[in-house]
Amino acid sequence: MYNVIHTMMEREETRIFHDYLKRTRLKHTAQRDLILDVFLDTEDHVSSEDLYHLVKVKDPTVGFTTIYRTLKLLVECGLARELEFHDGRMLYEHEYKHTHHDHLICTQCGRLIEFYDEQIESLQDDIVRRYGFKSLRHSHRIFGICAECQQAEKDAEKVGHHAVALTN
Amino acid sequence: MYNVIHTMMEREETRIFHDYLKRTRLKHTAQRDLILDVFLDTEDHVSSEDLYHLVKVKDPTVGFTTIYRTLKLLVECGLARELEFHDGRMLYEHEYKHTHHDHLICTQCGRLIEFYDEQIESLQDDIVRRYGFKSLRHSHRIFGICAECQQAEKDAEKVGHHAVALTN
DNA sequence: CTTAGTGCAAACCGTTTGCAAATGC
DNA sequence: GCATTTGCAAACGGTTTGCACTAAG
Repeated sequence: MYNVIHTMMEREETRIFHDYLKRTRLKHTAQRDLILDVFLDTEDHVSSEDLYHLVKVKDPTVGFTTIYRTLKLLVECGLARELEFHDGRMLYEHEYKHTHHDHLICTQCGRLIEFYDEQIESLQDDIVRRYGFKSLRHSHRIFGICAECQQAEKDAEKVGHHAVALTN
Repeated sequence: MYNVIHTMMEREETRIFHDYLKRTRLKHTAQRDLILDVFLDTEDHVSSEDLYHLVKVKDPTVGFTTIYRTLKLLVECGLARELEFHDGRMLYEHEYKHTHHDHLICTQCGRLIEFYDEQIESLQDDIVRRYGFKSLRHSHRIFGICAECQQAEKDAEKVGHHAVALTN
């Protein structure tokens, strides 16, 4: 019931999507609207599978395939950004009105930390210019261990030492 | 025949690999030696499949699996670096005595251009420090169209215009 | 009523794994 | 001889595709 109400108070993103569909002569369907809506309700990063499960809750008849195909449309119309995760999966994040950023990726817990550095961005522009390259997008990922996992590691070590002390 | 001679004049990398095998109590096999040797003879970037075919020429009995498993060992002992390509495949490049660098990737022809920027590297260090992150590796890729493909595009456009002019 | 979208199942593709036989040490 | 490695075939996992059916415009 409140699904209907929810879609009534049209978000700016919905309008962008509908315009895009019209412009490219694609059809406006209930599934596409639902998927966009569920995507907009997420925070941070979702995988296609995450989104599939979230959509399933609201309409269990929607298939995998439609999720993938719709996510692609969202990327094309600038509402979503694709991000290659650490294990090869794709993650999706909001793109509209979100400033560009890159990621620190914890290889232990999968946590994503966003960073942005003006200087790096402009140095990138220099590099691209130097090679006569036409830059379309970039992916700057730093892999490592986040502060929390480092702490957890240290804690585990302590416990380990205790255990050794006790068993000796 | 000259395979034997070739392996006789042992490269520094071969020694590193053998040391690594000994250290980790892994076995020294003809396949592993051959794969390393073929890998060292490549330039730039090879996919596992590229390497598989190159190895096949010298010994057609070697299987896929051994290539994959050996490449992993080469990464572990610091002789090879894994690079996520544009389409999800992995590429391998020489790591030993090769300075670190990142890549411009042409999404049209797949060309890889290496770049290195000291300032970006040190800005990265700053960022990592700011978040208490322990950096293990990074992947900085700029996707776009290389100078050659841009030129080719322009040339194609010209031809296109001619064609239109002629058919009109 | 024409064209595009949907859901399903099957295909895909690079990579990984289980296993029996072969090999290093 | 014991453990590791090999090559094969089959499994995997995320994504894509072919197709008959349904729905949008």
